[in-house]
Order: sequence, then structure tokens, then C-alpha cells
Amino acid sequence: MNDKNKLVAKEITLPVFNLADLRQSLLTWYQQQGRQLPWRNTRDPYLIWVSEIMLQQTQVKTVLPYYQRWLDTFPTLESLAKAELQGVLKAWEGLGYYSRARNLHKAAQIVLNEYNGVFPQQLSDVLTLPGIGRTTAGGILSAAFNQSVSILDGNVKRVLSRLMALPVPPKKGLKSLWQLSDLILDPENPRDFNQALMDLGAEICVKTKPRCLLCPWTSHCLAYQQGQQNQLPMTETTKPLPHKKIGVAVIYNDAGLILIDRRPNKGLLGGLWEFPGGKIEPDETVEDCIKREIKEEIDIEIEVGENLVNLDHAYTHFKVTLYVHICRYLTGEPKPIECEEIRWVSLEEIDQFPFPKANTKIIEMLKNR
DNA sequence: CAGACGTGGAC
DNA sequence: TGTCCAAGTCT
Repeated sequence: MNDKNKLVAKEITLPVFNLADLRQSLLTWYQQQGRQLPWRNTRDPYLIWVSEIMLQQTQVKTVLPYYQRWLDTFPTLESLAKAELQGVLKAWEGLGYYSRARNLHKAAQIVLNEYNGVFPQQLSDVLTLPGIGRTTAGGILSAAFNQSVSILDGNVKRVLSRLMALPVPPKKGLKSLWQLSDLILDPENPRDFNQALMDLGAEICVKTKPRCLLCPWTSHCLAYQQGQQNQLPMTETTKPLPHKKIGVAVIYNDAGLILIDRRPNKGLLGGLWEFPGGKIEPDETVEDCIKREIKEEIDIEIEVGENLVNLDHAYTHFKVTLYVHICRYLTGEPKPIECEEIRWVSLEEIDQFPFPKANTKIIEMLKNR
């Protein structure tokens, strides 16, 4: 094969570091400046596991109240494994990335049934559990059992990108970053070292205005030595987000109950409840859209009434505007054609059901009406 | 293997 | 209002 015309990925050579000093300076800093976090007061793999899953793509500050409530509701792996999925989703409501809750629930059942309720200590076993990838596995095994397994989360990517002055965006340099994380991990203190690395990223080596004067690694950091700490890591390329217009129906029947439906367990907001609706087609009015969608999804006839509110909401990969209308049920037997389940509920009991954030805003408006 | 997958904080 | 991105994983 003639690779003359191919773009060959540039091999990135790791710099040479004084590992003993690198490790010691970070561990000393961590002893003095490390964060006090609830999941650091335990070595119970379940308690650490829950924290690792909640912390995926989610800031510590956001996680803290959810973590406490979760452990009140599901204090043990067994209590989680035996819970209903709807209750699990309710405890996760508002945290986002709901596959994390579904996978955590499923994985707890696997540990209970296939590992006799004892969290596995083999990396290869841990990696088979749904929702646990390389970073989460390393986080759990190092924190719970002090195993020497490296991690590469958002903090570590940023710290190491600067440490080695990575000349490409982190997504393009994953191989090098993992190699470096492996290289510098202190085999004598993997638990503290991994935690320290994340704290350094969260408190010192932050995205904007890194606090280099407080950093224990200035003498090792290539970005700092080159004055590039504000330019690194290189930013990822982004695409413009599509914007969808959605017609949403709050359908009342003559008894004053509201129709809600449960989304399929896979995909966006899987397993959560919602007010039915759908995408407004080009040249279609909101009213026509809502009537059409409700007929297609639930097979009932409704009268589309007043506009309750229009809501803008941003997801990771698209934006939506929800055009919410109060509707009146007319005829037909509701059928769950494009959803899992349909219920007529009162405003008093609606809080028992897990809803996505965009829908809880609607619920608050209905209560205040 | 890029794209799917939530929400909120920071600027 | 917009952009970036946070203790990533799955397909």
C-alpha cells in the first residue's frame, strides 16, 4: 500500500519527566490542599461506584445533593438491585444522561446475581459492567482497593495536555494522554495519586486562568515553561447545533386529569415521562402539528387551545423550542403507539413520575396557573 | 468511530 | 444569547 497520499497520524513522543519528584510534589500538595469529599471517607466499592457514575460529565457541586439523597434511598448495592427502574430514574431526575441510572441499576443486578453481591476486583470483570469504562473502572479500583490503574477524565486530560504541551486537541491525543497517565501514576500510592490529579485539575489547573503560582508542578509543566498555559489544551472543533421546533400538548380530560406518556427505555431521556408532542414540520402551524402528532402517537382526537408557554432548551447535540399548548381530549381510546405507556394523572400525583427538566418547567407552570 | 446522550455553571 | 465543557460510555 502506498501511503504517500495518506495522512499518517503524527506520533507524539512523551517528554522525559523526573517521576519521583513529580509524584512526591503532587502527593504533598494533595495532603495539604486536597478536597474533602464524602466518597473519600469510605472504601466501600458501591459508595465509590455511585459517585463515579454520577460524576461522569457532571461537576462535583451538582452531584453532592444527589449523592446524599441517593444513598438515603439506595444505601446498599442490594437495595439498588432490587429497586424498580422507575424509582431509580426518579432519584436520578434532573442529573441528566439517564442511561447512567439505567446502567447502574442493571449493573447492580449483575453484581448481585453473578458476583454474589460482591463488587469484582478484576479490571477485566469491572469493564464488562454496563456504564463502566476505562476511567470509571480505574477510579473505582484505585479508590476502593488502591489498585494501580490509571484514569483519564476531563481534569486529567487538561492537566496532562499542559504538562506535556500536547500539540493537538485532547480527542486527537488520547493515546498519548493515556500513556502519560499510565507513566506518571505512582504505583506506591495509586489511590491518592489519582485523586490528587483530579483535584489539581479542578482547583489549580482549571480551564480559564489556571492558578500556576499555586501549582506544585510548575517546574515540570512544559506549557508553563513555554508560557502556553492559557492556550492549552487546544480546543476541539465544534459543529453548529441543529434547532428543532416541537409542539407539546398538555391534554386535559373532562375529569381534569392530564395525559402523560413514558418514553422508550433506550435513547434520549429513555424511560422518563413527558407531555406528548413532536416536531413541527416546515409550513405547519403549531396547532396542526400538535393535532397530527397526538393522532399519530396516541391515536386520539383533541382540541388545541391556548399557548401555555414557549420554552427554549439546549441538549448536548441540538436545541429545541417547546411550543406548549393546553388541549382538551375529545374522542378515541389512547394507545401507546410510539411510547411505552400512557397515564391520566392529577397535578397532585404527577410528582411521583420522573420527568426531564424541560417538562418539570411545564409542570411548575401548571401548578401556578 | 464520530455521534448520541442532559443539565447547569462560568464567562 | 451563545459557547464551552464538566470525574465518559456506548454504538
